[in-house]
Amino acid sequence: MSKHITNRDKDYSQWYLDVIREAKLADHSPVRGSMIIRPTGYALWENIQAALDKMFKDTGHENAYFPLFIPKSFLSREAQHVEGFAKECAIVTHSRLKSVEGGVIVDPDSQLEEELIVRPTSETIIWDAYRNWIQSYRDLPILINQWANVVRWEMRTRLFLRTMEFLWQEGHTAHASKEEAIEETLKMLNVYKTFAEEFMAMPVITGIKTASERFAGAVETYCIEALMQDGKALQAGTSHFLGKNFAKAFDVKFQDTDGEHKYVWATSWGVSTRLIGGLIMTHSDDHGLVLPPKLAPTQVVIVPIYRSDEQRDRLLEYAQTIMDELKEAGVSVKLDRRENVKPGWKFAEYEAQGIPLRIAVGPRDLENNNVELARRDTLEKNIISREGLAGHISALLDTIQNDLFQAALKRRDERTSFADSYEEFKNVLEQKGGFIYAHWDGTEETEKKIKDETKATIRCIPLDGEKEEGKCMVTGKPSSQRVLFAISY
RNA sequence: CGGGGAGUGGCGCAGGCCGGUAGCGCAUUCGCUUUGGGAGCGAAGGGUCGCAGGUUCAAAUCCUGUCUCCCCGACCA
Repeated sequence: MSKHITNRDKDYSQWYLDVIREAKLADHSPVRGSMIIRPTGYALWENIQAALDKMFKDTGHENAYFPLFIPKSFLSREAQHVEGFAKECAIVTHSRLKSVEGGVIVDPDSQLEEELIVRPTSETIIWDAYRNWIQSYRDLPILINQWANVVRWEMRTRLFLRTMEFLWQEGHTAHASKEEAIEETLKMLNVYKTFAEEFMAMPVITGIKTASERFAGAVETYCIEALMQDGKALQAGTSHFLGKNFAKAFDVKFQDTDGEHKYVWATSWGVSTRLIGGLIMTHSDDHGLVLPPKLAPTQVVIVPIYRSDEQRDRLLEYAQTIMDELKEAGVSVKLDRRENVKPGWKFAEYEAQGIPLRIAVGPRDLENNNVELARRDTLEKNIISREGLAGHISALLDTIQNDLFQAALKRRDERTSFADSYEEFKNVLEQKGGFIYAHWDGTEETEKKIKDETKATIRCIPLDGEKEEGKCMVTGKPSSQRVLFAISY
């Protein structure tokens, strides 16, 4: 339908890129795999940050900031951790450049004694600091979050979904007991689930990762998994129970009430700008981006339509009163006064940008004390009265938020299947994609075999999954619960 | 990193085999007419043809290298 956006059915990857371009969310940068987040995209991130930050603070967390650079030696302290991240680290080896004829070179005399790692995640530098902060059980818990950028040298990148540098938050907490740390891990997992569903209108499954998908250095990794419109899964957030691994690696102990010196229990949890990728792929259509009202940088746009200067003045005045009233009601609203583009052009543009509601006001509306109200999600247009407009719109924004979630939930459920044999599993995967619940014998061998043969991975062992005795679809060995499979991003 | 495709005004593309004044559509600027779903006419501005070498009297075009993007693999919170 849109002139500039490829249809999803034709080329999903191209559609995704087209939506980002037309909505002006991000650009590719000159450096491979990194992106420029444009004002609209960044405003979206700021709204995500604001909502999450409040939830973190409401659950007792504080923000802090730890450095970008990590001594190389730190990364090797925790054996699993280094293995997981060693292959994707950016390393600083020199401190200056030198001018030569025709340009600059790395000055060989400036080589660092110990190379620095650009953080791929901050467990190591944070736990090194925690050693100095923790002596007694009275120093615990420590509940800290940081908003930061991290770098992972990925082989293949996609805007928002996987970039070399990305923005995220990472929570790092320290506890006196295992139970408390596990409780924290699950608490934050639920914060993520609530955020995904209530703000992003993106339904998610919560679960536990299998050993092969676990975070490097974690004892247990919990996750939220969402399903995109093309039938692929997206890991939208993770929360890790780190056990005593990092406390041991960085020698962080506390004296407990019984006088004993004990290692500290840890958690870490994070979500990133990948959420924006998930947001795009959950709701958008062939006209462009669709945003849930709770996260949309602009919730309502007003487009005046007129012929003469005299009409323009009256309509702008009319539009201004509407804008004032909406602002008063706490709605974020923009009035488009541009005269160089026609209304139709504006309509198409705001659809591409995903603004939830559009108000058009023309001479007819002015005369009848009406407005034309168009919903982005359904593309429905209605003429409604100017009276009580703000109340109507506030309620409608809530409706849209809810409808988007219900529509996404319906799409996900329609693409969720149960498979009882490997044959059936492969058929469903090929013909329908999506989430597939199936029995698995719990071994890494079987998991790998399925991945090698079908590209599908176990997204998680669902937390609220019903206990159901069954047989592994591949080996026939006993299984106590179905696990969630999908091909993922 | 392996296989495939691509890079030419802001965007989308043609030209390339067969080397010889860099073109088209949209966008931009100005003027007039327009404005309820991506306006019309007229005029104007804007490009080291991704980058770096090489061949040649002459390179967007031929050769080599390199960077970036897309797709499929491998890899990956």
